[in-house]
Amino acid sequence: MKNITLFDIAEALGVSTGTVHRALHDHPGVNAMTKARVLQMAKSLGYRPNLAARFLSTKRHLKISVNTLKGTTSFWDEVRAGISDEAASLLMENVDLEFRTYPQLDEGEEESFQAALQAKVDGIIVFSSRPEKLRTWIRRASRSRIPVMCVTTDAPGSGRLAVVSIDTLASGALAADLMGRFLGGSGKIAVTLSDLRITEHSEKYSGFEKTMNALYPKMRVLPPLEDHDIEPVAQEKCRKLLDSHPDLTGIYVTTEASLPVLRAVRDAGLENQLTIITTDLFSDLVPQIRSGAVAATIYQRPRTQGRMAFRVLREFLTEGECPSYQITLAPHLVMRGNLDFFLERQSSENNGNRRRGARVVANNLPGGDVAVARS
Amino acid sequence: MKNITLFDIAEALGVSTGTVHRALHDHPGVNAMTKARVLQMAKSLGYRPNLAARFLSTKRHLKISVNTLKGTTSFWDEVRAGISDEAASLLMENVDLEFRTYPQLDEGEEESFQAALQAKVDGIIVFSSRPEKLRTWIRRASRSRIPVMCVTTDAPGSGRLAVVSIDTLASGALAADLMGRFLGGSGKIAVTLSDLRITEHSEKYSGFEKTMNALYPKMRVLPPLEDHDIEPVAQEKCRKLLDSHPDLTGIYVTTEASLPVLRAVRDAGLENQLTIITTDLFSDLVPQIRSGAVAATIYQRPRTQGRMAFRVLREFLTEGECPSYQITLAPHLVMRGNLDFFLERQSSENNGNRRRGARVVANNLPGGDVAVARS
DNA sequence: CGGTTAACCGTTAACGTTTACGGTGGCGGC
DNA sequence: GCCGCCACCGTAAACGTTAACGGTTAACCG
Repeated sequence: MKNITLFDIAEALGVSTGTVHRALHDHPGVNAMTKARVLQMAKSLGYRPNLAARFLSTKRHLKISVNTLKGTTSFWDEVRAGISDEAASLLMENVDLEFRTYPQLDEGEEESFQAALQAKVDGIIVFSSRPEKLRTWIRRASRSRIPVMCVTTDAPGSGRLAVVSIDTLASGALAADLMGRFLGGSGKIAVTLSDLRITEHSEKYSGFEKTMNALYPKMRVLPPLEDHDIEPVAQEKCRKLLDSHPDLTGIYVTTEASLPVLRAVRDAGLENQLTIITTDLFSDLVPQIRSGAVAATIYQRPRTQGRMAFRVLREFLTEGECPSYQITLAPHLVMRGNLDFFLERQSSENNGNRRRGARVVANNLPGGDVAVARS
Repeated sequence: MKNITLFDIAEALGVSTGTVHRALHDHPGVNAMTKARVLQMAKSLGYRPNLAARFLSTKRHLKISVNTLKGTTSFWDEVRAGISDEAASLLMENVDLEFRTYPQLDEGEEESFQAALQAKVDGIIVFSSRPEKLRTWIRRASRSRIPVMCVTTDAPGSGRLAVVSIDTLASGALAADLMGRFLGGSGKIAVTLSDLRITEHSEKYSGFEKTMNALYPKMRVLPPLEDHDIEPVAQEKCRKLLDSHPDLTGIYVTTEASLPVLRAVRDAGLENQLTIITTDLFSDLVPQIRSGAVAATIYQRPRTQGRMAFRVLREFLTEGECPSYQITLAPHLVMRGNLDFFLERQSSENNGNRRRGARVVANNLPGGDVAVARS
């Protein structure tokens, strides 16, 4: 019927609410015997804390650092927007978001992480482009009991709290199945990625290859092309690929570096012969999809990734539990047919009212550009 | 710096918190002049109510009725699970969920709605298979200021609060684009649906047809087949279709009634000649996808639909605002390649711990089977 | 002019949890 | 016997909002 309170437990045992509270929270100054009785009674009465009272009593201020790439494309802007959204939709907690961005992969990543640690944040959401470099930093953070949440790419073996990413195996598999259907079950396919050492990329490739072999045995998947996130490298490698494989029928671009590939294809005059599946959705890709040069693109839902990352981190910080250490999302498929709906959705979400008036303050702090948002 | 409270406003104006409260909430008994000053001051100070204090003070008990089809397939089970999930993840509100289910389309729908009204619920989440019948009921509810939330299908012109559904135009368009690519841009396609009068179905058809005409002008889309949700009708109509159109190359099933279609196709021995795109994902469909009989299925994310429906309804009930009156979701595409990932996701979510120990009580009340869940 | 009423506003006690502070005893040491 | 100390526990004041209740005016009526 009514909810059990601390007072109910206290009354049932003839002690005070203070003692019950200390017992339930492992605070010192309570007899082991008493504590056991409290815990027992709490369980048997089915006590569940009233979070409203808790939040009212302890008006805590969470400070969370968000370390991501500067918005070269819209991807990281979307991730940050998702984080802001979720923070703003929080009913009662006061969270301060500190956005630290670094301009390039491999540039300022460690510095901004260090800056976050120095700022004594309560948690960090980070994109680690080079997990092996950030690993020691993440480890250091978790030793200081600062949870670190990875987005988009994992940092395995670093002690991070959890990772939010797209289901990469499913992405690769979906791309493979689509490619197989599009091409009628035969052909030669190339896959480009940034670096095989990045788990997500190698998983996309292996998902693609395995699915292709299993479902379309007549098709052939070439070894992956590594572009190391350098545009000229991507374009040049792709040019050579097209030269040496004139019978190529499809390309799967697992990263957002699809433009150099498309340029190389156009330079070779193969726009209409190749079936290309890309990744992500950004403005320069839109005309390519509309023209049919890109058959489909796999949308990695950056906004949802951001939302999820923040949600899980907050949940951990306020309740001490983490639902899962690897949260994977199903990707969306964007083609000419439904492209407009995604564009519309993006723009409407961007124009959507920042609810509950999250105030935003811009700042400069050591360790890259920082913007602070209070919600 | 610190957050503005009622007291701050009161102090700044030399009035009491009670007056400020009454002014901010349009309660009677406050001078128009005073009220204006309070509102002005609240705005200029940037007052935002402390929801923790509000929830603590008014320990309201929301009672929400969820009126859906009995779980013939997993779809409605998933919708309900999504609602339960979202209710359980609520931080501080107490909500009672009353699940009313009716066995068949068009059977017990009105009765269970009536029962919900009699139970004096605070809100209703409903699937209206026949909007024209429920319309008067929904209208009656909203006159009593009981918000009604539609899931999956809309009840236009009924005064319902909002609707959560898949973006049907995008679904149809995606199906069309896929079909066009799968078939190399030529062929004759049939579309089955339940009833053209249902907005969602006619939208899927028109999205499909428009996209097909725009992107694949050489393809032809036949007029839609209405099966009225009756399996034998669907199978028979499909049989006749296959008879009269031996050159058919693809079928798009916009509803979950894909099994009769598949049976008709199998009976006609056309399993390997036809490209079939279906809707939803349920256990009997799995082998069909795995065998390749179904090229792809458009997953309507019932769990997310449930989550969204509950979330919006709760937000309206506690804050009086509704973000949008039509919430549409992007569908997921499931093919052989990524099928396993969706199945795994479903089962892992079902085994997921119901958090915060939502207690569940089963009951029987007039108006269909009822299960009550407290969270 | 006493009394009634309505309009307006202040006061105060909840709501359940947290936390600082004060108060027991009981023990040992000077 | 006084003092301090320790382990343990009770007390009460926050936190910000809500809502019931009382109190103050001024107008109005008989």
